[in-house]
Amino acid sequence: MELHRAGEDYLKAILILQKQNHAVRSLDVAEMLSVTKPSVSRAMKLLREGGFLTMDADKRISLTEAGREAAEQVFEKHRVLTECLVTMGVDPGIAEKDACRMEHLISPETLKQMKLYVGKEVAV
Amino acid sequence: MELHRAGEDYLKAILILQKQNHAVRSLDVAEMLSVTKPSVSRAMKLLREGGFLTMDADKRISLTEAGREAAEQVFEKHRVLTECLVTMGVDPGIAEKDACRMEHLISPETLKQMKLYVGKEVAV
DNA sequence: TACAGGAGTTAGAAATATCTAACTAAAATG
DNA sequence: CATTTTAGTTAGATATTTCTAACTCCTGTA
Repeated sequence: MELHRAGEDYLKAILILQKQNHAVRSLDVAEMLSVTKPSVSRAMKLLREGGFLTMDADKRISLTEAGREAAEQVFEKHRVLTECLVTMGVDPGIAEKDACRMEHLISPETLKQMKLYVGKEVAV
Repeated sequence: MELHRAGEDYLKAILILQKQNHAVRSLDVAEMLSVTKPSVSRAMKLLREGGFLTMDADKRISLTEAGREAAEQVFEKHRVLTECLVTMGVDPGIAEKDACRMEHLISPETLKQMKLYVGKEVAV
């Protein structure tokens, strides 16, 4: 199964909610991403079928190993890209939003160089 | 009319072909973007209806003022983003490809800071 | 216990972007 | 002049993602 932009967004949202010690429900995801319940329901079905998450009898969502890895990768890209933009002088709020949209499109090579850049904390 | 990702890509391709002194045809655009003729045909129809370009009796494509401006803006984002990535140490070929995908999502504020960054030619 | 509200799902529609197949029209070739 | 090639279009299908409306099911509470 291929993960598309939306799939990655859903996984990232679930990961963040998990980190906040929430028992993650579909509705939490819907609120975080500002989408409707049916959108989440459909996405959860696809991600479940793709082996990225499971839902227990109470509809609590858990990431599988594959799901967690995919989510962590997107999250990492998001983190690095945001930091990169902030280091360049972009307003943190704007950097965050831009990162959210661009994070899905960064190649591994570019991510690597961005890490070096923010790691060195170059004064701009 | 709103310009979406695809629309911007088509306009940028037309601008680049124009700069190369080609009389731009749909087929040239199709080859440059690796899409089929019907895809271009449909896109040209939409961009024509949106007032971004015109086609003469010979099917030669010309950008209108609005079309040229939109295309230049995308092109500018592409140029700055590519240079930005290269400055960070990303391989130029990879930077080019990443820029092609990310260019549509950059906010004006981020573009401004990227310009400052590449303008200063910071040694990384 | 009956009814209200919350959470989730299903069904159906819409928007965007792409494809293949089949067609038209014009130009080049022999 | 007939045939082939080239360029463009139309029609219909597919994929992704989203929405609204309507439904089920469960849980409190009065």
